[in-house]
Amino acid sequence: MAISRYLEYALCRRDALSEPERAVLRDIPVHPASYLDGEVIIRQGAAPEQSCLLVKGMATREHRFEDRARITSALHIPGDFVDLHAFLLTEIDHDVVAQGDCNVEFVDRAVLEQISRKNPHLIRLLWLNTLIDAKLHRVWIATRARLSAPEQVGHLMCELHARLSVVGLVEDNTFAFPIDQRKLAGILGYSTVHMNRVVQKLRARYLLEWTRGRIRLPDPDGLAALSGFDPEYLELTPTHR
Amino acid sequence: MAISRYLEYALCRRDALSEPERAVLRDIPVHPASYLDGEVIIRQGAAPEQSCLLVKGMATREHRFEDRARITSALHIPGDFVDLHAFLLTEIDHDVVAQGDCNVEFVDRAVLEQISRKNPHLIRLLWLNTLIDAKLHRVWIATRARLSAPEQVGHLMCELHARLSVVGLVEDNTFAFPIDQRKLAGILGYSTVHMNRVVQKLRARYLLEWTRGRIRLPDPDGLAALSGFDPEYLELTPTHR
DNA sequence: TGCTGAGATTAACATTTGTGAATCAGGCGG
DNA sequence: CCGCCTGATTCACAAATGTTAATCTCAGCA
Repeated sequence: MAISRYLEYALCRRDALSEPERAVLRDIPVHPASYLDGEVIIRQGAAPEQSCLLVKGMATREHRFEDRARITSALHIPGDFVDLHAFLLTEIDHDVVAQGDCNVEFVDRAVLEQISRKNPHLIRLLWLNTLIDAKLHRVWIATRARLSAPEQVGHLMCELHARLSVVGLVEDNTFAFPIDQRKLAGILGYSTVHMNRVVQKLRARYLLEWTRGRIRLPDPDGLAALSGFDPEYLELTPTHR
Repeated sequence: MAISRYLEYALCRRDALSEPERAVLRDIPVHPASYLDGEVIIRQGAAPEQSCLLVKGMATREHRFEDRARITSALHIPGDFVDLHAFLLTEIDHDVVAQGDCNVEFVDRAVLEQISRKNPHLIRLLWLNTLIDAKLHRVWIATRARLSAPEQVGHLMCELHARLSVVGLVEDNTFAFPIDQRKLAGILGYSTVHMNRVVQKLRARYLLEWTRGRIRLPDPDGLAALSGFDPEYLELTPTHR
């Protein structure tokens, strides 16, 4: 049981908070934990008593349909609250799986509950987080339906570049990406072979460099143009709500 | 300005509400309006002062990316709150377009705001609605990524069958579907020609009948099996939150 | 130094899906 | 009843993507 340095940071990214409000967040106790690559952090069907804040590494939300492959519906990075929606839905409808080694911090639901009761503005903050999740979902739906494979890969890389920049995990347009070609193929719904074809095409156009778990975007604007990426939907600029 | 019969119904579908709470909902004043097929109900980029409850017809959420086709990320039926997420996000990131002739009822944000302040349980109700939206989004992402075209069509039809049943718009496994093959192709990201191939394949397997705006599922279970549909994700059973 | 295993790459072929254009079917107004 | 229009259907061909299996590369290790 410790006080999180990340919680305040994670929650106030998208909203302008008062200093007392920030103080409340800073004082929330958390339970740290860590997971190895591929471990299940939260299991589908569970009704967790805690909410999970991702601090290091990446994590996917993976749906299990019987007799079908696992399907990824979201990709989380440090600073993301992974399962806030379960706050009301109670039961979680997908696994949360560690991609690369992960550190997380669990926050007791009861604590969030109590705080949001005392501080009505903060419940909006939680709501807002889930709304932005949903916004990302909608863009994913749109890209899945309409973009070609190279465009989808480009779009995802642009999205990650933007999101990771905000939490300081991008340097020289380069970021760590603990997901290999096979897994990325799975996330976007392509075969491994096709994913490799796509990666090579992007490389040939000098839009993507990808070696041993690190990705560099030599020409972010070019890649954004190719894939129709517009960072607006990420809501990365904090405003008053 | 009138009192809605639908609002209470729309909101208390997924949560058990007390009679006083229901009374509050029943007394909310609404502004009715109607739209013709294809008309834009809410425009992308707008910051509406009202939230829109769909009462009759269907409506799509369509994203506009410059120089690309419109992309659909959600399909709404009577009883759905179409733009609750804009309650906090302020600016709406997609058009809401009438599919078939629609009746809607607008509710002033200020009223919702005021009610949720007085009645903390009801703000959860609004939040819950947006969370279920997000849940549907995730399933759409998963189906887009992993299902074949016939499976996707089947899955969508099963989903509509289930959602429309709850609001009493299905009879003899038949429901009105104000969207033609071309539009459905657009929604799922296929070409018109391919959509037609798929429809015929499903017809040949006696899993789908579709004539002049009406859809019948002769074998709902068979279609669900084909498409891996499991209604659980729709949260159609009201429980206490 | 050579072995080994995971991930990346290539090849050949099958299947799915897209494209453009023509044709068909049926409802509806004149 | 006719003409017309919209949506559905068909056709031929091209492009995207899947499948299976073999091969390659290279960092880590004995």
